[in-house]
Amino acid sequence: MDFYSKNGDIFLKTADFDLDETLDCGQAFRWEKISADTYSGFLFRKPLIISQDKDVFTFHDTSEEDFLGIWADYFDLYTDYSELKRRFSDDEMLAKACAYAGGIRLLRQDMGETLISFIISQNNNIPRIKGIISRLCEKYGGFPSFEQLEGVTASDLDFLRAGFRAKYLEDCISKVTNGEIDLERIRSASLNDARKELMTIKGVGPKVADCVLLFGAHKTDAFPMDVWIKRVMAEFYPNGLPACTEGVQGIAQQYLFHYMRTGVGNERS
DNA sequence: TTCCAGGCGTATC
DNA sequence: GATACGCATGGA
Repeated sequence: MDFYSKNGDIFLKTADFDLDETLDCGQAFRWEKISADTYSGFLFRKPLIISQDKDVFTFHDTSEEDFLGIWADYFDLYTDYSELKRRFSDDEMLAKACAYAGGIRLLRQDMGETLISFIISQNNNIPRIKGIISRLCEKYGGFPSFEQLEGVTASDLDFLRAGFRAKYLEDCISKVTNGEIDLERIRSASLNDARKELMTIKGVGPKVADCVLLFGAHKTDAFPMDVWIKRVMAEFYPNGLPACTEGVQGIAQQYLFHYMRTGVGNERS
């Protein structure tokens, strides 16, 4: 990895990475753009301020240990996205999506946070999802652990204004804190077993389960089918995904989702 | 005002 | 198994 440490900051030079495309493409909801080239955010409780100048990234106030041990993993820097995009270029639609926003990377997020966040995300829009999560974090002084949430009921969550999702959060909290749901067991389970177990939580269906497994457990073969991806599939892949996505359908999904939502799909409607 | 948002539970066939 | 409908809230 091409980086060095200077005055407490880490400077990294890398291709296939863009902060706007990666941090504001709907996979994470807590990165805040604080200036034209800088974002402030968290991996669960761990804060980071990161800036971009073309292909050079500054990890502010970050030790080499944290960079290599935490952030390189979070931003999936050990994966070769040039190689992935070469594979995807076999398919015309994916080639366009990668050309449109080739700086998307699949973040390796905290599993508990993605579970709660994507329960909140259902039948909801991204600005409001961010608002609800922001109120949750404000209340608990950071994203709450399930330990902190133990015993919390739907009515305790009125301050979130999460609507009908509050009762789903209550069921999720209760099943995780009483051990019925074990996130680490799910992480190491097969995709199918993991989906089945997650879907025993009220408010977790196939789409939310796949988001948790893709964003929170880095199961790259999970393929969340949301309204945008359903449109892509109906219009461009009536016979299913192309073979070049085998095993990394979830990463392809990120490029397609972003392209449909902010690129072609959006212009047309 | 009406429609819609990174869906899901429930009822019904 | 498939399809229809309601659901809290708030931005467009």
